[in-house]
Amino acid sequence: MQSVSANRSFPITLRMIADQLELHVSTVSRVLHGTSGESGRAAGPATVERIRRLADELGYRPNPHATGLRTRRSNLIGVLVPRLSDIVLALIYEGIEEAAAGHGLSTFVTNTHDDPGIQRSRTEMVLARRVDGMIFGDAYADARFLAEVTARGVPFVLVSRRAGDLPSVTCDDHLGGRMVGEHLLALGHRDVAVVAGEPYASTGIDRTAGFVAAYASAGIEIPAPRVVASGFDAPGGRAAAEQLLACGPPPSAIFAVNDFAAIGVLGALRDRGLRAGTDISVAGFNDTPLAAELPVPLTTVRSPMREVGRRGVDLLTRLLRGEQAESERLRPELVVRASTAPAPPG
Amino acid sequence: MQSVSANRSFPITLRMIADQLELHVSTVSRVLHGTSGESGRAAGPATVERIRRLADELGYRPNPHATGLRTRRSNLIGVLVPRLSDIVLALIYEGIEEAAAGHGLSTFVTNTHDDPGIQRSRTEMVLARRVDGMIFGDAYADARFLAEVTARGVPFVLVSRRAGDLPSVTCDDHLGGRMVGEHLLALGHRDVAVVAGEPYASTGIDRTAGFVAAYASAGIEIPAPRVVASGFDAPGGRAAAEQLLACGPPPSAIFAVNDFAAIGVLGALRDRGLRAGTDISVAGFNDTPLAAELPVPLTTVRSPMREVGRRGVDLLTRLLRGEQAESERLRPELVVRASTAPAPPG
DNA sequence: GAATGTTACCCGAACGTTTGGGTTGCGAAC
DNA sequence: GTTCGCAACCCAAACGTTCGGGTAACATTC
Repeated sequence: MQSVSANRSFPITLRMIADQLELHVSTVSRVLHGTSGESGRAAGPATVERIRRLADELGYRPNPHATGLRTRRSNLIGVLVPRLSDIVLALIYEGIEEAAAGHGLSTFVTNTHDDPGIQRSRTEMVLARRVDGMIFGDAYADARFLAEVTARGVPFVLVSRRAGDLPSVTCDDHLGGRMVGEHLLALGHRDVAVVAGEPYASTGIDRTAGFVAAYASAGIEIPAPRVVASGFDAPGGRAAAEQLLACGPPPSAIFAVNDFAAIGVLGALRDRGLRAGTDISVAGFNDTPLAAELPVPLTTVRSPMREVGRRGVDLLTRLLRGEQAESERLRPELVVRASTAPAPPG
Repeated sequence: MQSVSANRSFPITLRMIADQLELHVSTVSRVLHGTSGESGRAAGPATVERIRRLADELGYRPNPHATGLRTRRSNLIGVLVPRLSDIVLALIYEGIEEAAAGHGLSTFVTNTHDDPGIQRSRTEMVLARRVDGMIFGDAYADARFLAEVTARGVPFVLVSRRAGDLPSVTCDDHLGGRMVGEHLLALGHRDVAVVAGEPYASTGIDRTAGFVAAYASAGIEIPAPRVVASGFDAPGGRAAAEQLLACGPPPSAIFAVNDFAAIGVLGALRDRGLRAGTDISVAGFNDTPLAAELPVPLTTVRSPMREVGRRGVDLLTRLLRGEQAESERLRPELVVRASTAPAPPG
């Protein structure tokens, strides 16, 4: 293994190695990059050893442009996310990067800010780089754009959000929502509300649906005005909570489909002098690192974010090998903290 | 402009265009990629138009492998950060991406978790991809590793953290620290403490130094035990605060060199029944989106994170053009909120 | 009307790999 | 003493661009 400190800047090529050993570049190529069977047939054991040693000594690194040109594969995958400054996506990306490195792939990530125009243009740009496949973390539930990408024959998978029956790896959001519903039901909350997130993201949709389904199984229908769309960030959650608290009697519990929105809800409650947990229960989703650190630690659903990223890559590599790819829903886990408490009597 | 929906998957080459128009590929190349002067000399106006139209119609995209092989430039830059799940770095990266796109560059980002081993191996990997230059967001203050990279002749700049006199774009951390110091001095705090961050990061070092300098100018020396190293995350800040509060009379104010550590400090205070702002003042650094949303909104220093990223790219492009590159320190801004209040009398 | 310029192109060799197909030389089998 | 098989290599054509150098045809200058 050659260290970074190799003090020349021009790159070593196969030809240099071949010339120095008086061999043909093809022989060197086969030894260095061929399958073990191939390298055995390409040269005698002594030669193999000489080649390996010199390559190592010189710090040979194959030129990816040449390889890519010849093989039409780049070992690159493109990743689109709404924004890396959302820790959920950042953690998923960590998983992606980790798994990709394990497969010898490099990743290429860009923020699309959930803007369809940017989504398009960045996809175009990523594809122009001749990536082998893509991972979308910013899928719109209506899979219109993604259908176009499919038509184009680009292998891809979705992470975090799902859409239609495109291959995806997500948290089982419906289950997660149900878990929160059942938890709040068990605490005696009958009048509850949902801060539901963006209407185009399956995460919010599914979590809300699961929550509503839990209440439905208990014979309680959550009235439509109790479910309000919101941004996925703190200001979004705050605005939604303010809307919920603006008129009529407040719900006894609020489920925000993500931790940041939940923090916004917490802020709105504080502004009205309401104590989270004590006066109104609040639950979030994702178990962001901050959830436990909040002044009133947040009840939330732990979703396996890094794992989603890792499995997304695994799924994509299967797709790239031409294998059949099944979507996965990973199991979340309810984490009960102080922000949810038994409903006040009556 | 060709849309994503072009329903063929094989890529268009210069040769296809050339054959179809009965021209030579070099002519097409010059028209499509040459400078405007060059394309004028390469073909007549009518031909130029024909080429442009067909390229557009077919959705021609130059093969970056071929271009890279020929020109030895990839229009790629590698970015190393400690972790994108740290919103500070994520925002800097947003700036990097934005500016890079503006320069026609693509970026390649990886997490190194502040681990020198990973730093090395990822640098190796990024360099193997033949990037044109690198941006390090994870510089160690002792620039040992970076000196090796310099020796290797790779153009690079630092962002967020500086080291030695390597070209860098940072927030003026020393000034930011001084601002906090002056603010707390003005509020009458004489016995203060610093949660100083990791000892290898210039951010923590400079912010601490600026703060200490402010007190020194007022004739107050901050005793060594009042300055404790810490992780840059909430648990790190919490641990440091617990250490500070463990023995002897507590300080009347604590400056944490970053918002996450400050949140940890807040948690530690709460656990001891102390109210931030009222009992002990707390200040952070960076003005993370959450700072304003906290139950006790956090006094902090706003640092221009996206701008740091953008300018980092600008600096790198200057370096790539062979121009002289001057480091930049961007001016931060103090944001006073409820977590700092006048010192109790006595 | 020969020299010179200009316009509008074409030619071909690189760049560093990969890979399907050789070609030796030699020991073994017939 | 051919023939065969095999080990250990070599050969050369691609992959899609770029770019330093042509060149033919025509116009301009003296």
